[in-house]
Amino acid sequence: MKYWLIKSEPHVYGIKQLKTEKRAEWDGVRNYQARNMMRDDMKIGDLALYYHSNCASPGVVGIARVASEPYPDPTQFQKRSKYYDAKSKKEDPRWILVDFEFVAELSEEVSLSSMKEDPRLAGMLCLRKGNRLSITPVEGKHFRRVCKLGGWKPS
DNA sequence: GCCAACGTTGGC
DNA sequence: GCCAACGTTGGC
Repeated sequence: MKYWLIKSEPHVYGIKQLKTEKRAEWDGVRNYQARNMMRDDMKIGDLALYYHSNCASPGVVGIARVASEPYPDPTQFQKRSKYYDAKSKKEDPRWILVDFEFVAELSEEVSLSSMKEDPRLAGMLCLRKGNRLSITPVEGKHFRRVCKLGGWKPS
């Protein structure tokens, strides 16, 4: 099983919304590296750290699980969507996504600043300066450490 | 294939 | 709002 970190802006789609809706199409990813990870590397059951970005207190706030095989992102064909891509063809979709389902909300948010300070999280891809990838792979030891800091135990 | 210009991300 | 870092585009 692999581990991931997925970023979302809380005012666009926050952990509360995933908790309410239980499951979400991870649409709007328009970066080839991130797409390739969803298309090629994610497996149903993989766990992900749910990270709030671009907000007052960025950090990991929950846990989500890969819940589907990869399939074309429907928003790329929707003219009114801000994710519409006129160059993508139905017979050869450019953008691929997976579904995520809600697993848990951390009892304690693990802030970006606290992650940077933790020597046990040194080397995490998402902590690298200038990293803008909305999806990154996470090592098992780092995943378990963040869960522990967040007060969550896998059942 | 190079690279300047431009757009986006995301912390601060 | 600023700006560093990075990705994409398009002229050549």
